[in-house]
Amino acid sequence: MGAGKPATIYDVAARAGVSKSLVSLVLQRSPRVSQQRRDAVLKAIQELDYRPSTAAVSLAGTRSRTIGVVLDDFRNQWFVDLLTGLREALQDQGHRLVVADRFLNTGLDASPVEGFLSMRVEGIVIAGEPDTDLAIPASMPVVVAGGRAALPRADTVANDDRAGGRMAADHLLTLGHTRLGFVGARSAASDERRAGLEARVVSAPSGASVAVSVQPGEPTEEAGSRGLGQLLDEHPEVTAVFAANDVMALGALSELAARGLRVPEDVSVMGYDDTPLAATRYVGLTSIDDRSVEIGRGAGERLLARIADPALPATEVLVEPRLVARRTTAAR
Amino acid sequence: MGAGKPATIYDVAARAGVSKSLVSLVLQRSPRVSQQRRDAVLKAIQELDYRPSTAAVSLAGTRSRTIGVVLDDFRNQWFVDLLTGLREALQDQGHRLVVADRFLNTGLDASPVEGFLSMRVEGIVIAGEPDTDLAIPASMPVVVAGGRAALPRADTVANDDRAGGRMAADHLLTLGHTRLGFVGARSAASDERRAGLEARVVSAPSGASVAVSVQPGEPTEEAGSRGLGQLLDEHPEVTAVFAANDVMALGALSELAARGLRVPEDVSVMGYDDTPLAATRYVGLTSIDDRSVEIGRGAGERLLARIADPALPATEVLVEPRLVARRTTAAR
DNA sequence: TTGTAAGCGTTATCAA
DNA sequence: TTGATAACGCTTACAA
Repeated sequence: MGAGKPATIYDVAARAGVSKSLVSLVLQRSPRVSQQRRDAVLKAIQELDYRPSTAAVSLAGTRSRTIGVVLDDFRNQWFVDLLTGLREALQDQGHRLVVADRFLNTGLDASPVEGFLSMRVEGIVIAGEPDTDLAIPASMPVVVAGGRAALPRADTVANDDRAGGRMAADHLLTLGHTRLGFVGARSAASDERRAGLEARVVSAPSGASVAVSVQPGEPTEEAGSRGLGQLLDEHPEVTAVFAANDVMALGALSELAARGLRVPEDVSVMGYDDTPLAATRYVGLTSIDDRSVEIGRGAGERLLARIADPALPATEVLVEPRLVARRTTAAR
Repeated sequence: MGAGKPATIYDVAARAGVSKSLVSLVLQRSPRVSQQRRDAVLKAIQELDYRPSTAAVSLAGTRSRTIGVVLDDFRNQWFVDLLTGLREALQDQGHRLVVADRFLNTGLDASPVEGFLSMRVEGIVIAGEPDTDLAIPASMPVVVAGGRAALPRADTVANDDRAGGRMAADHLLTLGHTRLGFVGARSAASDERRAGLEARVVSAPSGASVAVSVQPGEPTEEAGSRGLGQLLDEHPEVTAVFAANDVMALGALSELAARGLRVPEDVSVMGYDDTPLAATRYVGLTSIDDRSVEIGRGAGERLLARIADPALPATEVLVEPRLVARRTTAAR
């Protein structure tokens, strides 16, 4: 099955007894080819195990049919669902997806974006918060998926964090909790989620309240532990905690365990993002699903539209999240 | 910063007042270019924001300087460390890495390998267990990283699962446990890990023993729970359990919690792979680190060697794992 | 419906 | 040290 040098379109043409153009037409599924020639070409392709060179195709053609996806870090699992959505929207339209995280080809390219520009991608998807110094030419179609810092001329498709915060509030209030706590970090997403929570609690008829602990630095498990510690030290009356994300929620859970408090009997805990972690039976964390698949699909569609018409105004789409109740939250 | 059409080598040549060949030489860091011309070219490149087209480069050049990495699934986080190792070995040698999971461009390419062949990659890294039906030409340099099913002419760099099993045994025996349990699945890795465990226990002076539960199907959290259940039902004397991987260990943990057994006071538990999950404070799972970074580096080096000399015989390298003790194991 | 020929943006081979 | 010029493998008018 393996030859030395890969077959070229010339080899196929020669073997099928036609011109290279005819082979090219068959490759592009042109209807204006006689069945007879088509079959001959297909047969030759099979026999030679021919595969068009993407380099030659994108060099000769007018479009590269390639989309670059920039991830901040392969460690942040949420991109997996995002990719699923992007695939649905882009791949099925004949676009090839190329993914790179911030470090993938550093040393060769100054940044993943540089690499994509060299590849002459037709559009770029930034997954998550865009780096501030991404030098993307104004003419390149870009959509930010899941991030909030709007790039100059980019579309944005993101989770509605504020709505998610409201959902968290509704869930906990419905369970009968009136002394709520919020553990977050210094980030736009965390702020929005807290704002949604507070807005809902304030307008609740029951006179409920929220105690807040915002930690400096990254929203890590450790920050979650610290945050929960501070919260309970200052507000021991709190019976339900909403963490800005699942990782911080995990930190909260471990701190509660360290303090001998049971979940959910003594304190209810919920997170945000609905990571695989939350979904495990062992953790079973109530969380807010940010609907990454939807975000990916939306981002892909938006990108396609912008590629078709680069003059389109930049839009911002918010995707409604969804609550997933598990065993870390219970009625008071 | 963004123009309409990207600048070409012609534009650069014209602006610098030299020939395209000269520009090409500068691009390739050729020493045989006068400082004066070089500066002029570099200046023009800057001013035009020029970036060589990878398509044109790989079409005209003799090598694509691109390596394809096939992942089974972006969900399996272990590839992250593997990539780090691959980067160290390949990227720094001027090779570009392209990653694809099994589904990334299905519909366009029949498989990720097909896509890589179209890109004319110089080598392929298969991360994990290779699909049986990967049609890779014999002439393509391939190395399997982290998998065991040796492809015909491929090098293999993998974790020494049997050694890992022995380490698990040593750890638990040292802690004073004599009634051990193993919870695994039907896979080569699981078998090796069990074999290592048993070999060590059998040769222990203390007359220790291992009860085994091998679950059918995938090695999931649920299988871990089931396995642990069976194990304890049949062998209530077991005080320490070694699971074939962290996910199954998580299942074991949740089943233990469901049965009201404390970890590690009543039962010690350990897993394998040292996933991020295990490393969280909340889970704190003792595990065996399979040293994915090392595997990646080894695979990259091996691939480079094979690219340089395709006639090299296929080798198999085993990387020594490392035990990471956390809070789920304790002295009896 | 098919073939001819001119690019696409580079590298590589010669000469100069 | 530099510059023509021919590939590289394909697409795409334009002709036939």
